[in-house]
Amino acid sequence: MPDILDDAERLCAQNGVRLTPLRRRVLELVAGSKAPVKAYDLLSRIDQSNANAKPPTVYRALDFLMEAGLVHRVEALNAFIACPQAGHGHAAMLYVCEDCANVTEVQGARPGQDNKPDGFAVKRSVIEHYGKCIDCR
Amino acid sequence: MPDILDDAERLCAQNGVRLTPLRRRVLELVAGSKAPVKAYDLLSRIDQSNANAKPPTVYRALDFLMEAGLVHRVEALNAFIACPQAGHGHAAMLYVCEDCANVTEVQGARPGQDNKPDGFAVKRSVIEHYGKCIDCR
DNA sequence: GTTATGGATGTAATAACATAACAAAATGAA
DNA sequence: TTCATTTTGTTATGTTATTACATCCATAAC
Ligand SMILES: [Zn+2]
Ligand SMILES: [Zn+2]
Ligand SMILES: [Zn+2]
Ligand SMILES: [Zn+2]
Repeated sequence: MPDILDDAERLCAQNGVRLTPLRRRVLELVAGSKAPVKAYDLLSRIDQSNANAKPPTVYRALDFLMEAGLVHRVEALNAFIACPQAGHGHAAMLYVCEDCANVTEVQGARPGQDNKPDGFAVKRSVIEHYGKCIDCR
Repeated sequence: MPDILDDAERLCAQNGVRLTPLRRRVLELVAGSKAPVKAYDLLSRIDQSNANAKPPTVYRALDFLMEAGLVHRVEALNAFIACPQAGHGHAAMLYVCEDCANVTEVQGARPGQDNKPDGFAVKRSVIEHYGKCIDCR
């Protein structure tokens, strides 16, 4: 995972935000997991290096990392993944294997585009767009 | 909401599953809400008619209703909506207004299709496909 | 009508996920 | 140094969801 962490350092420096040791450690744990990681799993793993970690510790770090575009939340799993193309602006599309828990992230929430990974068989999709309706603009 | 409940009765009869008074009541509450409803809100409202209601009461009813295609879960809100086209097979696409909480459900998870409601401004999208990857087939 | 059967509901407890509120410490600028 | 801001620590609690087991109820066979 050196790439992801190095990219993260660069990206945070560019954007004038601070990738503190704690945040870096959480990113390291998320990036080091093949499957999406749960917040409380992070909490128990971070404990090895930081005995004081409590739920807010990890949720705050995750909030920062998501804000920075380094981590995504997998809504239907209450779990988190490291973004492989940190800093991309647009929405990500995730293909989650229910057997091996592997996640493939592709770009292109744009209509008319569907970069489905080779051979992936979709069983169920979660598609939710959030914003403002015409009446509330 | 007579339409939704009548349709539900019909659909359940067709499929040989039982829309019991409890399940019907939960569907009624979900369908009667303009905004997505939380499970524990249902729990407190159902209480008027069923003083014994506990969390499993409502979660079981919701599981049944989702299985029957009558209700959808809004993943990013931990909430539920009644399906306006009960029994449709394919995935639904939801447009959720963050101001008024109104939800528009459109069909067409098919690639190349995007039936965005008129004037809706998307701020953030959740797109998650679940299934089997090529290695697990 | 009685009796098995399976499905539905009741009930208690707890697990899993997430945030509020305030205190202390660390950082960086004036 | 002093000050303001951000980050982290800490305690408590709020919110969402499930497990496990008991009871009830509808249906159909006998
Ligand atoms: Zn990404
Ligand atoms: Zn797989
Ligand atoms: Zn629907
Ligand atoms: Zn609106």
